[in-house]
Amino acid sequence: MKIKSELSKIIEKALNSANIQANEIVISDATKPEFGDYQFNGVMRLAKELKRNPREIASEVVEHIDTTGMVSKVEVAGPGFINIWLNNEWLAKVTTETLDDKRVGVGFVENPKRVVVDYSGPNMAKQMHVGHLRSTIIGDTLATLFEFLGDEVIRQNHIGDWGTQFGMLIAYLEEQNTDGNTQELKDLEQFYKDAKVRFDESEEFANKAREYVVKIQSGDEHCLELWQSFINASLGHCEEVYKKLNVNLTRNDVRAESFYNDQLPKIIETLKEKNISTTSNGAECVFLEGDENPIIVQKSDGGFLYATTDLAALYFRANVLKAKRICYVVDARQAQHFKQVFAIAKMAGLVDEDVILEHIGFGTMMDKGGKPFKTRDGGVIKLVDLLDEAVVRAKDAIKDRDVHSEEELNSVARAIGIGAVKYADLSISRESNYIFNWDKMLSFEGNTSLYMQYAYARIQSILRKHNAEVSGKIIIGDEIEHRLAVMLLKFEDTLIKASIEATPHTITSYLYELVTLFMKFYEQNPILKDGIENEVKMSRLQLSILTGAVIKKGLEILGIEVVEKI
RNA sequence: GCACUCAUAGCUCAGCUGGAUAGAGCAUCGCCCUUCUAAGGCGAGGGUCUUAGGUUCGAAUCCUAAUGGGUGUACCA
Repeated sequence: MKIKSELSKIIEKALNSANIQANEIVISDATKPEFGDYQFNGVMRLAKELKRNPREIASEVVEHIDTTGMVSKVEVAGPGFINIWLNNEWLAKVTTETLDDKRVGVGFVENPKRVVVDYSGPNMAKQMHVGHLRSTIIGDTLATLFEFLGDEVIRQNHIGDWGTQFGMLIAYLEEQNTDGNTQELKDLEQFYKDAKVRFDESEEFANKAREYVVKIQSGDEHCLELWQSFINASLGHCEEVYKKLNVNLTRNDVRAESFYNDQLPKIIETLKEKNISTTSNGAECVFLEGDENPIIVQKSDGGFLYATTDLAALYFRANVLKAKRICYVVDARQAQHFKQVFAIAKMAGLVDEDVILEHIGFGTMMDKGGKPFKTRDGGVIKLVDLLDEAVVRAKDAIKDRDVHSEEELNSVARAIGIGAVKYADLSISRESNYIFNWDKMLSFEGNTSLYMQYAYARIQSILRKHNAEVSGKIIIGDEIEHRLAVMLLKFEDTLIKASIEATPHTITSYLYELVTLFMKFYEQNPILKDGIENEVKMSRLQLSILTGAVIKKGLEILGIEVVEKI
């Protein structure tokens, strides 16, 4: 339910009836329960424009507010706040209707768009490490969210599969193969190191590696075949991680760097034609106003750079994929790069003016000492290892709990362990740096995925115990049920906000609030105990069912599984 | 040097398109299990929202400056 926009309409109507002009009506959440459910604070501003007393205007508006439906009560408070209470019968009616809705009351966006979400982007030469975690899960959440709200989402996994290092890697791969050693690439990191050793010790090998770089780029079949088999193997590793992570990326979503290779000269041509780029020190450069240094799009030796590839990718996404919103879920350290590339793309007409280009930046992964993870030191934690350890720890934590068969234990441990890792990351506002901490990540206390999963499991437990049909209407019987119902209906507004701002943590905050409220409700209002009237029992069961459904849907958008029993 | 970004409780973080007494979790100290899963609930203590100015009826939120972190800055991605 789009509560805020519904309330805006009601306020707008009241303002019209009171003959007051207002251009934008912003409804806020009430800051405290005693101030109602929502509030409208715009009167003070209007009063200033009209040079009138704000409380006077507020009273006039309040008189004209329709309190026969959604709203039960309004009052003027403080200097001119208008506090709004939602009607219990209305809440009961709408929540009851929502019970039958698979989308738990969430509608679709008014103007669906085609959206490209670029995320994950692993380097094929290396194993995925914890640094790839954020892009992968933030991007995946956003893609799922946009899709749920009705946008047409095209996922793009811009993998790094092109560059000089691949000459060395495929030369080494070939050497391994010809030795009759056809074992799989089990450990990419090790493979890279071994190849590097060969490169350094053998002049002959090094030359072959360099030769292979040229050969791949000029389309030599044999080399391309080797290269392709290497990429396939490497991609296989990534897919293993995606599977563990419960992330929705497939081979169809891969659009590698190499894909844009043959389009790069055309990009340079366009920039030259439009006089956007100039030659400086032998390199093709774009000088943007306000930047002291140019963006180099072609090296003096003729080679292309990542800005060039990104321009080609932007062109492709805007004109071939025809996206209207393009989101790059990439480390915040690349903010300047994207700002520049976006500016050039629009200047050169590679992307139409009306296409929204967004860099969804996120903070750096820091170690406990507050230093960024280094890519080349031995201490980098592989993502696979991290995820496996999370599951092991989760399993250890729940092994004495309730009765679980071995099979159940494994699947529950997986949901909890992986969920904990993802939730810990997603619940932090993405722009802040993120301190990687095993203990915190795997802690099962406080604002964690386990708290949500636990609440869900409790609800399922009640339903198992009830073990009969649940029917009947939701009745709002007290304050806590009122607040719970309002919170349940707030889900859509929350998702819309998360979608516009591209902030997954908006969803986790909401879920946390919802679950906290449910826990209070659960403590205060017994459901299955003796002496509870059937009508009340049914209503409370229905409220629990709806809460469970919202938790499940919310976690599903975050890519986190629920469990029936913990 | 220049640019960007951040600074909120002992710790980890919300809140920031200006609104009422700045909120959570962890940690600390109490209370609640013969009662639907106590991995829960209730309560207490803990704050010059880095500092100094400014804008205004009103500033953690907007502007300016300072201080202290982080990041980026011509042929890596």
